[in-house]
Amino acid sequence: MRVESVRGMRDILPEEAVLWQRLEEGIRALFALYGYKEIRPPLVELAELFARGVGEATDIVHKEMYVFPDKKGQMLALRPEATASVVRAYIEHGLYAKGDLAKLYYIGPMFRYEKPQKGRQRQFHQYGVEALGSLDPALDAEVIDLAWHLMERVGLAREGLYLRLNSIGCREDRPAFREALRSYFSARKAELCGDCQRRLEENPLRILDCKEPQCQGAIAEAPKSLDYLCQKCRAHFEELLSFLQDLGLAYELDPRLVRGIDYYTRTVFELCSRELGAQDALLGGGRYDDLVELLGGPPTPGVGFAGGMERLVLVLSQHLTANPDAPDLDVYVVPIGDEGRRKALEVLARLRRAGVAADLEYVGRSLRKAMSVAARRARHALLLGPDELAQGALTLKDLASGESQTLSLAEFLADPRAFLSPLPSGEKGGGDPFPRKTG
RNA sequence: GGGAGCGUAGCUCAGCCUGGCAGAGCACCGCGCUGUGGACGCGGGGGUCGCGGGUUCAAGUCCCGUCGCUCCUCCCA
Repeated sequence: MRVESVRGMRDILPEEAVLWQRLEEGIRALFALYGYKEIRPPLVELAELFARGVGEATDIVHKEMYVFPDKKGQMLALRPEATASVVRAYIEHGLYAKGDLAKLYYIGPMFRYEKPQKGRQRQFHQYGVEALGSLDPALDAEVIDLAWHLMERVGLAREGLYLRLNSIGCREDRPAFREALRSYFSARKAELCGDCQRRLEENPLRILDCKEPQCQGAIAEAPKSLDYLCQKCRAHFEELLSFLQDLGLAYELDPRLVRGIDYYTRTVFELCSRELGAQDALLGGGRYDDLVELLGGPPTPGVGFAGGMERLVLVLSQHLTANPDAPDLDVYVVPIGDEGRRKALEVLARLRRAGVAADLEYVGRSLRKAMSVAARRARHALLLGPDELAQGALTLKDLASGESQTLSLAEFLADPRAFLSPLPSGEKGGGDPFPRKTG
């Protein structure tokens, strides 16, 4: 029986991988522009890290996490998200001891056992930033600005995006708000769906983003977290709003936005696309001022976001008019006969060491066919046959102009680039959202 | 977790309703054109019809199950 890929795990084939490479390059460049440095935590952690950090009662941990024992019986987990890992590393390596703000970013695979659908795989990829060590609302604003900036760089128009924003307060405010929700929803318990009746005990905040139609009436009139903020949290949030105004970033206050991870405090936000269907959130994040302490570090505030690569690729590919057939080689070597075939590999090796992208007709097609492949893949065809080799020469054909010339093999190999026509500008994958540096 | 649709050549799909030789276009290979590319013409190779079972003289087609994909719901990135 044929072995196939596991459900929810998919291959990114070369054609699509080009898009991923460009996205990753662009994301790294932009994060660097804001002073973030890459961190690469492992994909496997103790399961306990996520149970404590993300929250035992969250769907992510108790329903969707890949958990397994290693040979010593330790419970391990494939990371379902990266913030907990980044914070663990921050504590473990004493990054706080440097007495500075730590600005870290990551890009990599995450794992959640969910029902796969478009834009949602079981192995998926997230990029994200974490800024640890400051309570300044300007930092919240910077993180949100970075999120917007990234989407614009990727080529998404501002009009197609919207920012949902809320503040859910600090741990001092939370008990009062939670109590208010509990007593409010208890009175209307009969209206709630089964899940929400359970959430009433476990975590009444989660009722707020329930999508069940029957719950909507009760949710609409529910207490709002903004009304339960302490003085400091209110001031923090108001300052954030004014910073966003200064930056010209529009937001929609959404009292129902609470997000599905327990570590959030104060600011929570999502940046969404109007071009996506059910999975419209491109990235989400917020503040987590208690997480470092919760995981055994010194009290340290933090703020960050995470975004899904798959969804970005999805939106981005709708905006691209890529030409996958554009030649990617400088030279395609076409040997003729046995002599040519024997000389070809050596010529290839010399070309590549001179920085010329080159490949060889390995399949043994007819000359006519090989020339046709050459025209598709390269800008030059290099013919090596008995006629050429007899006089220590080669035939170089410019496939755009159709002109060919006979050159001395030794002269050509001494500086092959001098004989090759330069790359035409704007050659590949039109509409590149992340223009490469030239030179 | 719940609901719906779809799995046929490398790719896009027709054929299924109404059971009777497994097809088209693109791609690939050869020839026309013996050492020179995109066009054109002619020819060719390719398929456990997702998988398993059932009904039938006969199943790609009908029935049941199963796996996968897509969409909605849910969850979220």
